[in-house]
Amino acid sequence: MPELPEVETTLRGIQPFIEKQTIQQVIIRRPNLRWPIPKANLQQLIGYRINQLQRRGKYLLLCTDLGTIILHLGMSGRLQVLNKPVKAEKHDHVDIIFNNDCLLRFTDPRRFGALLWTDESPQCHPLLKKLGVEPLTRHFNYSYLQTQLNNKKIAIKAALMDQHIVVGVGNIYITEALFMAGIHPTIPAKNVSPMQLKQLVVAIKSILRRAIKKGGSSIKDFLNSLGKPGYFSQELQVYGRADLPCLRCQSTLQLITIAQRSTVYCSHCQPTTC
DNA sequence: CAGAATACCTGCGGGC
DNA sequence: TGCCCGCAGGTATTCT
Repeated sequence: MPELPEVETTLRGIQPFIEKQTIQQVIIRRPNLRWPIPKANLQQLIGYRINQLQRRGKYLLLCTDLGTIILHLGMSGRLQVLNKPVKAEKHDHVDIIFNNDCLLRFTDPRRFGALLWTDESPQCHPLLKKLGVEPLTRHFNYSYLQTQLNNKKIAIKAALMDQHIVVGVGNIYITEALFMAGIHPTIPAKNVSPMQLKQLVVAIKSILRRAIKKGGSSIKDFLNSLGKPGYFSQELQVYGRADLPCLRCQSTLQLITIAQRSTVYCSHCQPTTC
């Protein structure tokens, strides 16, 4: 489900209710997500407070004096804050209950998500250590991308979805960004021209910022922490529009598969040549 | 080493 | 109505 805008929306939604709040109880109903939930570490957190919430790529970090909870929403994960007495449904795997009677609930039908623990600096955790740059910082720029891609033969779309190069960009937003930049998604990364690469950087930043402003995209079932959908899906130009006319040139949008992910593009607006 | 395929799960919509 | 198929916002691991 979530790419950077959805994770950022989630963070902003839960932050006011749980930051600085003290943990009263942790309920783990289903510990087998992508990796087992470290139950013992979480139980030790009772009486400790969440000092700070952070995002790194698609990961959310809940920082305490004992260590850090590392959360990933996978494909179908969702976090919401509820008021305390509330019954749990089938896929409500974890509740963290706070002294202010707020309850942070982690729901994830497909269980591709993860809830992990580290008592060291989270940036040193194996999953975070090798992550690429944040797309909304100055570190994500043309020269960085050029260096990363200059001998990559894989499709530009696959390269930009590689979290070791740039974080937070998933199938929806890379599809949109490539359309905006006029780049055919199958072009080998090393063959994308400097001008196109510059346009792609601009497109990615612009689309992610706009999506965050709209609260992310609700394609099927994404709801933010308040249970409301994101409205950026209404502004998607190509994702989910296979076989429909291109909104720019009216050509029929094409559907292909790249790296096992469905990919929509306009063969007129996104030519294979520069 | 790079890149491609596979694996992990549940739910939903469409076709029959 | 119900069954089967394909597809879904991700990514670590295993393969070639």
